[in-house]
Amino acid sequence: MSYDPREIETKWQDRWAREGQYEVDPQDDEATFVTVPYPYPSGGMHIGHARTYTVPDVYARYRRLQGDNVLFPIAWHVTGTPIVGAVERLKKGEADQLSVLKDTYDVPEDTLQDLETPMGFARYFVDEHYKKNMKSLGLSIDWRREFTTNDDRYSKFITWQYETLKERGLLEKGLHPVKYCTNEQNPVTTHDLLEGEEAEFQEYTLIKFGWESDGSDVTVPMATLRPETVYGVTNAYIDPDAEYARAKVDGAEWLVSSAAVEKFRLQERDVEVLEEFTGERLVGERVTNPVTQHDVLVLPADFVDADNATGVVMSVPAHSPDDWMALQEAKQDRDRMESYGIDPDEVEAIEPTAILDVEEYGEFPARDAVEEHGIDSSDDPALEDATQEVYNREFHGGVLREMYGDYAGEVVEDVRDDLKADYESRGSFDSMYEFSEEVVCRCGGDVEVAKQDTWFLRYNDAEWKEKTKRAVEGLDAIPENTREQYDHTIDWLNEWPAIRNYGLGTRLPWDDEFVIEPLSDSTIYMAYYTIAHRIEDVPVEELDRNFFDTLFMGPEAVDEPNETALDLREEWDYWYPIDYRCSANDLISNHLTFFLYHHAELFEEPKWPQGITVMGMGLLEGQKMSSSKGHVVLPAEAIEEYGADTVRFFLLNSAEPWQDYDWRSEQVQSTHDQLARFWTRANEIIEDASDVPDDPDLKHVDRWLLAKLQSTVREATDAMENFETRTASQTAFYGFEEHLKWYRKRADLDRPGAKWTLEEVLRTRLRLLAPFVPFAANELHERLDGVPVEDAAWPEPDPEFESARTEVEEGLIEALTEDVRDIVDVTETDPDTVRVYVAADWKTTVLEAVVDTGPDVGAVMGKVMQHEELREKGNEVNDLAQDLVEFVRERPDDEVAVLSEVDEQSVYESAERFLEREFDADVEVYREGEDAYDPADKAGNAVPFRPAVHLE
RNA sequence: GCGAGGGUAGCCAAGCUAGGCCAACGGCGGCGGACUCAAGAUCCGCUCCCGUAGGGGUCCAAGGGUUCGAAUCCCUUCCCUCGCACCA
Repeated sequence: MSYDPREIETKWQDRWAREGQYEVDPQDDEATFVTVPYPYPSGGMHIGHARTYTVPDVYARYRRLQGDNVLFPIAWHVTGTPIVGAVERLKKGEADQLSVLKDTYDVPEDTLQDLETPMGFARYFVDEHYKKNMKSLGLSIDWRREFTTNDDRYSKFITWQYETLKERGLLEKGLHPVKYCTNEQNPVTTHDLLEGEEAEFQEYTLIKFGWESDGSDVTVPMATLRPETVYGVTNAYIDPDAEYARAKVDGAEWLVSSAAVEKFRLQERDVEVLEEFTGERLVGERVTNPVTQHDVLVLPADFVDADNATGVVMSVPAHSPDDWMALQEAKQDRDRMESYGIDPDEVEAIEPTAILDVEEYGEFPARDAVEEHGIDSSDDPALEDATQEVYNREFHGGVLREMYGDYAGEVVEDVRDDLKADYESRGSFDSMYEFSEEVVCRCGGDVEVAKQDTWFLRYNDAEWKEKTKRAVEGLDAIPENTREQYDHTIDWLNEWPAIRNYGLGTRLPWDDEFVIEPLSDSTIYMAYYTIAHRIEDVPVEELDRNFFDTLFMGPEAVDEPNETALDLREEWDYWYPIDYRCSANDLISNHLTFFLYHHAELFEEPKWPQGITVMGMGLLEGQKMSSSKGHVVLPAEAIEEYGADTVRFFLLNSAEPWQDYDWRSEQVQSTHDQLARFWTRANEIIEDASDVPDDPDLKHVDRWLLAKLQSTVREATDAMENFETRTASQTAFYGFEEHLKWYRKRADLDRPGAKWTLEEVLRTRLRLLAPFVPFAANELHERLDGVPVEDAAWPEPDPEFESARTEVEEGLIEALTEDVRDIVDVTETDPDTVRVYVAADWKTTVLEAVVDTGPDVGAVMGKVMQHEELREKGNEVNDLAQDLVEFVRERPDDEVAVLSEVDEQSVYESAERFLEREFDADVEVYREGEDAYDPADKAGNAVPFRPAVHLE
């Protein structure tokens, strides 16, 4: 019977849908609840997504076979801007977007207009991609519970969550930097950018130098990323030709570049320009360092970028290679200084001030670095490397000198933030945001940092952190090494802006100008699954605080419990907590940790998540997948080509869930071929099933194969308990195929005993493989036993067939076969006779001594020498004892323990016929001594469990 | 820089958490054979080097160390991937 996966797959898919196979409700069996992040349908589904959702499915199917009542639900995440953005780009007719939709995801031309609303767009990909694919993949989802995060009832749930958090003081209002397009006058997301997607917000410290101008005090803020160098400032630079302005900033008079004026406005400062002029105005002036009170000279410099930060910079030549070179050049360029009315001698007199010590350099690190890199001009590209090197070393190893008072003797890294905050509080410093690189909007407009009012989640709250840490403690973190990543994330997690200005989702309950952002509206929604199908019957108006309080906190928590909520509470109570959350490993640092935070806060400890399994990334033919480049494989195509079972099996078998995997079509094809072979052989066994006796006569090889089956069950079960899908499927499938290969060679398969054995093996393996290849496994199991495999149970090892002795015995035959083959290969002969010599009895006596006394040559010899017969053999015994000590030491204990039960000679004799077939030669088995026919004098080489061999 | 994960034979990739059954599972590719008119599929064997007796040599990023014994433990160095926040 040929393997046509699509035929059986559609059959089972229909049957599951018809019977509502995976629709589950509370009952007596133990509840298991697994979830996976709901898909974000801002585009189609590719093979990487297929794996994401198959991992929990395999575990769900495993738990069901173990007898659990398992819930595996799904929903759709549509919150935020990506879908809105995608629709915008579609409506604008952007070529890239059209290509992704039409070429990568095969959206028909005449359907495109349906995608021109956000929910229409989402709906298309949900229906045409996600749902279809999930069903053809055979995911055991309870489809009654699906919803979107834009649904009214879901919003009521999120509203409850955020009102509760606000009431508990875990939400806070504040200002926050955002990317802001100065052309569109709107905040923008990374997706909206043409350039600078990698740009980071940098917080510059502004050191407020003072300038006396026409009798009034003007602040000249110098922007720096190294505020601790304030004591090393020797002069300042300004671009003499750029536009600058004197302006009232938050009530004080400042001098900054005209560009900076705009930045300050965006950063929520009150700015009023008093007059504008070029930078030359400040050249040659003296400004006062607010910390040291020293006056320093302002020099002209064309390397100053007036568009960056304030457009005025301070110079620390001792510690900045840039500044060092600039100062050297300024000193040499006397004419230029004079042209600006500066006395060149005054410039000449400027000396660097060293303010910290660092191991790698002498008094002036900047000078040393410049010399080391052989830099002789400020245009030298190596200057950047030198600067980076000095900055790094000084940051991690620079020790501040005595002028720093309380901070003297400290390393920069440890005190920079404190020092900065300190001077800021004294009014000497201020700060502003700037990007690390230029950022340009898709509209072509310049993007700047703006500060906006935002609501934050207070993830830095000490009590909340502590609670969440406890949640991590109680968690089954898979793999275990992710545990410290959660802890680490909790440690550094700060306030998180939880709202956006626009996008889909739930409005902030007390300010509907804002919408709750995607990472914040997806932290406890798993609880919503437990009631999602039944809450549909509750009028939206009824879903108030009281309703959800009743539902999640119980009747005691409210004055008047809502009856419907009380009813639904039973569902929630039955399914919660989550047993396993399967998610991506790169989400540990935000989403997964938020998930823990919110559970820890909003639910009682018994309802906290039990486990998180993290999943690795996918590659396609060794390369990153990319929908914009069309470098993706669509699940529908893969399933059509190979079948869903092959796709599932490949995805789960090629790596453990948390490891990265690589979809290679060549390998997938090979997986398909292996499954096809399995299918063919299974059907042969099923066709033979009528000949199989109830009480078979089992031979040694049959028992051996059955013993291997038991250890396979044991290993596969252990692996599944740990989510090791690769190990489990590898063991049950490929591992066992190796045993079968040997078995087919060794056994006479026409015997009733062999047929019984093969049927038993098939039945058990179908159960072990059912989670991975549910279609084929169900079909075959039903043909074999009359019921689908999912109605059967996960196998347990049968003690009757476990036998270390049988395994050791069969191992001897394998080893002997291999030895003979080796000799044949090496000698390139084709023997007529194979003589096998089992070691003499006295050698066995020595082995027994080793087994008894343990692998210690001295002790063994002591014991053995008590035998007179052995004493006579002296050195020979000593050599043998050494060999056997090695032999025992290298073998596992349970194997050593059964050695004495094994009768080597009869084991080989029982395999004579097999060996004769294998080598097409006569096989004779002798015992060393005992008048063995030994023409080549080989018998003496025999050692217990390593017979001597002679070929002729 | 900080945090995490890696570097294994032509390629992919096990094993390393509990050191010895490791020349190192398995797959792909390659070579040879069986079957066949032939191809495909399937099956069998080989695939680090040397070797006319089951052996020996060298090897698991590089270099040290611990040990009777290390791919596996410790130290140092080099290289790669991912995350580092307002992006889902």
